[in-house]
Amino acid sequence: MDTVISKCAHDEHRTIVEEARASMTPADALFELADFFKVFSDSTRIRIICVLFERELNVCCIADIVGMEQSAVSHQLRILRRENLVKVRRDGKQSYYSLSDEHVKQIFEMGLEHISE
Amino acid sequence: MDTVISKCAHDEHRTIVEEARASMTPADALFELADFFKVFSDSTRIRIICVLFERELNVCCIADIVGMEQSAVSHQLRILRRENLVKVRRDGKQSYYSLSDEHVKQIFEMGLEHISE
DNA sequence: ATAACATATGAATTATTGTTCATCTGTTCA
DNA sequence: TGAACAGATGAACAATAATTCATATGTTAT
Repeated sequence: MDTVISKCAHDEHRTIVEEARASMTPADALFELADFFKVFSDSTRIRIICVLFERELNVCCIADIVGMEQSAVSHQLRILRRENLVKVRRDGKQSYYSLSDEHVKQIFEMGLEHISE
Repeated sequence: MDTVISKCAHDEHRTIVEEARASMTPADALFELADFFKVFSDSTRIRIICVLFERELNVCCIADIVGMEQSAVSHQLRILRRENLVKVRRDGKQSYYSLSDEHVKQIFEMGLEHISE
């Protein structure tokens, strides 16, 4: 009658699984969360973010600083834009990027703190 | 004589690039940081972490809760172990996993905060 | 010792993501 | 207007990461 949840033998298993599922953060929030952290998981993007802490910069400068091609940087900036981590300001031919959020710095620094533990 | 840094036209460019490079967090720290965030960037791992906030769990339970195969979960747990985010306790046939760090919860929650802005 | 179980792991496969290349859009300046 | 530049973007390709499958290791119970 009961639907089999698992082949796992011990009695508590079913209860544990059901309780855990019930009290868990909704799955869709967790998928979204993973996507958010994904933004910080690439070294090109992290370096772009890092360099934008100091000041706003145009694409050409960013590319130079991180040592990547303009195109690669543009693609990564698009991702940062999509996640609302940076904002753009057009000035003539140039696009100036800056961070759109203080949050970002907090998360960045908390990460740094962890890796230096 | 001067090494060409970029094809970018405007005068400030060179100075900006040099200054930014000089004041930047060392590249190797940033690569490490990206690797750290990479751990949180996968939805299976995020869900494992999330479920471990409540209590320690064995592999079989975790697999059931997140709805993935035992093998896939084991592989992901290995990554979490490698990054010192979880610790294992063997008890007979079972391995019980738990979070090894309060930091993790902070980072997790800061992420949640951001996505609900 | 052997069978049954829980977990771990290497290798193959699949899926996802990043970079490059070519090209397009938009802006400035001659 | 057209040449030169800054940046954006689609498509192809390359690199990385996740999952599956088969199997190994270690533990318990008979």
